[in-house]
Amino acid sequence: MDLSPILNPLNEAQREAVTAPLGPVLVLAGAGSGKTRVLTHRIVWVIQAEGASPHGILAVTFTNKAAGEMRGRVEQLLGVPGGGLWIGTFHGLAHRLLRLHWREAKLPQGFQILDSEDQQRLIKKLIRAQNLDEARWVPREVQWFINSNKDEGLRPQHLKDGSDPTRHQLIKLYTEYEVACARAGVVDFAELLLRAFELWRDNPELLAHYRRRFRHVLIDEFQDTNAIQYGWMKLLVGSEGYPFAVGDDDQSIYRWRGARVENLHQFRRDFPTSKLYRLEQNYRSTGAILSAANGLIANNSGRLGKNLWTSGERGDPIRLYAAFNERDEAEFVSHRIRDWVAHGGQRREIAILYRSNAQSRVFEEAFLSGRIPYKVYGGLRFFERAEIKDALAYLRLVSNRRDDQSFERVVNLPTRGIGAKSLDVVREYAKGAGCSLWEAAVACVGGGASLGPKAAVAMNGFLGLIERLAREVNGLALHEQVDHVLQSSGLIEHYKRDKADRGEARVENLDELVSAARGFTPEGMEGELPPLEAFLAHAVLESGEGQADAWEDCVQMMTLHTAKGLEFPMVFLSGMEDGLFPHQRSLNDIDGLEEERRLCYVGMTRAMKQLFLTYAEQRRLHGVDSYAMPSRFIKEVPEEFIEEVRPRIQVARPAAFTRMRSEEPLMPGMRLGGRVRHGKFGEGVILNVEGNGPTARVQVNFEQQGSKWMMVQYLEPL
DNA sequence: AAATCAACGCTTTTT
DNA sequence: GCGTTGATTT
Repeated sequence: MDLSPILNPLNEAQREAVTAPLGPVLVLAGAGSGKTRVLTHRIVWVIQAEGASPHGILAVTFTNKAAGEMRGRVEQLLGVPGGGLWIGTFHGLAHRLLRLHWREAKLPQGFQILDSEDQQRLIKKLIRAQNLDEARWVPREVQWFINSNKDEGLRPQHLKDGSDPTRHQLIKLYTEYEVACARAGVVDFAELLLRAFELWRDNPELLAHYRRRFRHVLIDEFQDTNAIQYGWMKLLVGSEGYPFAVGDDDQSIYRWRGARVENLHQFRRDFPTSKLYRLEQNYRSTGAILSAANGLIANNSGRLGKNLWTSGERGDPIRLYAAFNERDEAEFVSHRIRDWVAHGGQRREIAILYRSNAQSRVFEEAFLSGRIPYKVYGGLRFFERAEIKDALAYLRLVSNRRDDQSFERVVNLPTRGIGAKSLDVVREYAKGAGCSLWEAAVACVGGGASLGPKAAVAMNGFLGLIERLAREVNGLALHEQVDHVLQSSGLIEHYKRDKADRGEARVENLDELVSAARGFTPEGMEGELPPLEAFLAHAVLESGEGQADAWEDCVQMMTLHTAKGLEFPMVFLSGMEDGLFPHQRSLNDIDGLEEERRLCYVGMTRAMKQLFLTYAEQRRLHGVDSYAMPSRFIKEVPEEFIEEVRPRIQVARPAAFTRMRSEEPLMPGMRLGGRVRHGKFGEGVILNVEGNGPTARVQVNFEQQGSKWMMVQYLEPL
C-alpha cells in the first residue's frame, strides 16, 4: 500500500499526529494549522496502515457541513466511497442509533424530532395550561432550564428543588414537558443525545456490540463538546477504544450553550496514557496578523498554551479605523472593498464580521447604495420558515396523528371555523382522558363533549381531510405526496390569497419544498423508515444549509460565531467598541470576557492577508445614539502590528458635531464623543454637554467608574 | 376573522 | 428603531 498520498501533504507535527500509535490521542490544533486535514488523514491512515475496516470508524463533528466536507475528503483520499464509515454530527449519529434501536430506547418507531421553535411552543403551551404567569415563567428560560439539564445528563428525577419554589416549579414543568413529548412521540435535540447516551448506558450488550465495532472514535472541535457528548464518547470508547480528539481551547466560543472547554483537560485525566500533539504552524495568515492574534489571546488565563507561528511573510500591518459613526464605518469599508476589487481582487474574498446580527444592516444599506453585491449569512433557514413548518405539520400529522404540536399548528390553517373556544374543549378533553388532541377531537365530534354543531362539522371536516390525505398519498412517490398534501390541504391557496408582500415568496418556498422532496435520498438508517417519515426527520436535523444562489461574487457578511472554521484574504472586524464587542452582557464576569476575547481571536485568525479593525465613536443602537470606548481588545494587540488609518472618507457630521465645532464651547481638542482623561477617574468618552466655554459641564463615560457629570476644566483632551 | 395597535425586548447558534 | 407578538377592535 502506497501511503505517500496520505503523508506527503503533511508537515512534521501533522504527520506525527496522523501516524500516532494506536491509543488515545489528543491534538491541540491552532487556528489554520490543518486540523481537518489531520483528522481526515488519520482516518485514512488507520484504514490503510493499521488495517482497520471503515466499518470500525466513527467520526463526529458539530455541523452537517463539517461532516459532509470530512466525508468528501476521506472518500477522495480513499478513492472509493467510504461505505460502513460512520461520519456525522453528534445529533445525526444519535438519531441513527435511536432509529436502529427504538425499542431499547423506549421510543415509538416513527418518532419525530422537535426543533427549538417547536420545543418553545410546546413549553409555552404547558405554561399556559398551568395558568402560570408568562411574565414570570418565560418560555425561553424554561426551555433553557430543560435543555441545560439534559445537556448535563439530568432528568427531572435527578433534580432537587432545595425547597426553592421557583426551582420546584421549573422541575415540575420539565416533568410535564417530558410527559407531553412522550405522548406525542417526539424528541428534542438535547433528548437525542441524552437518549442515545442512556441507550448505551442501560443496555450493556448493545454497548459491548458498539465497542467491538467502533474501535476508532474521532472527534472534531473537541472544545465545543458538552457533558453528555463527552459522556457518550467515553462510554463508547471504554477501556479498549482509541479516541482521537482534535480541538483548540483558544477557539472555544460556545460556553453559553453548554460547551465545556474543560473536556480537553478531562480527556487527559480520563485517558492517562493519551498522547498529546500540538499543531502550531499556521498556513493561513501573515506574520503580522498571527502575532497580533497571539498578543491578544495571551491576555487569557488558564490556556493550555501554544504559540502559532508561520514561515510566511510578515505582511501588511493590521489597520485600525476610527469612524465617526456607524455609517462612516460602513463607508470606509465600502471604499476598501472598491480598492480591493479595483486591484483585481474578488468580492467573495472579503468578509465583514460583527458581534451581533443587528450590525449587518448599516453595511447592507451602504452596499446597496454603493452597488456592492453582498451576502448575509445567518437568519432563518429554509426549514425554519413559517410556511414550510406549516406544510411539514400537515405531513407530520398525516404520518402520525398523535403529533399534538402539528395538530394545533394547522387545525385552523387555512381558517376553517375552528376557533379558540372549540380548541379549548378538545384540549380539556385530551387532558382529562390523557390522550392526544387527535383522539380527543375524534371523541368530541362523536358526541363525547360539547362542541357546538358548527364547530363539530368543521372539526369533522378537518379530521376527514387528514384521513383522506393519508389514504390518497399512500403509494405515491415522496414528492407527489408532498405536492398532494400542499394542494389538497388548501395551504397553497391560502398563501396565494395572501397577496401582500410575502405571499408570493411563500408559495415559491412551498414549491421549493416539493423539489427538495424530489431530490431527497434517505441515508443510513433513514432507509428503514417510510420515505415521508425519513424526509421529515431529515428536514429537522438538517435545517437547510444549501443556499442556491451562493456563487455570485459577493462580499461575505456574518457574525464572528458563524465565521469560525472559515478563512478570507481580507477581513473587517467591525464594531470594535466596549459594550458591543466585548458585549455588555459579557463584561461582568471574567469567564465571559475571556470568551469574548477568544471570539476576537477567532475573528482575527480568519484573515489571510489583510485585517481591518474598525470602530465608531458614535453609534445608533436600539434607536438611541451612544458613545463607547474603543474595544479593550484593540489595546491588547501589540502596538507594533497596528497602523491607524487617517480618516479620508467622512460622511456628514451629525448636527451636534457641527454645532459644537462652530461654537467652540469646550477646550481645544474636546468634542462630543471625544476621549478625555481625568486625574482621578482615568480615561473616558464625552457623552453629553451642558453650557458653553470653559464653564461647560460634560457627562463623561469613564472606563472604570461609569458615567459622571463634571466641569470641563478638570479634563484634558486625548 | 381580519385588521389595527400597543407593548416589548434587544448577543452569540447548531442540532 | 424595528420587527415580532399579543390584545383589542370592527
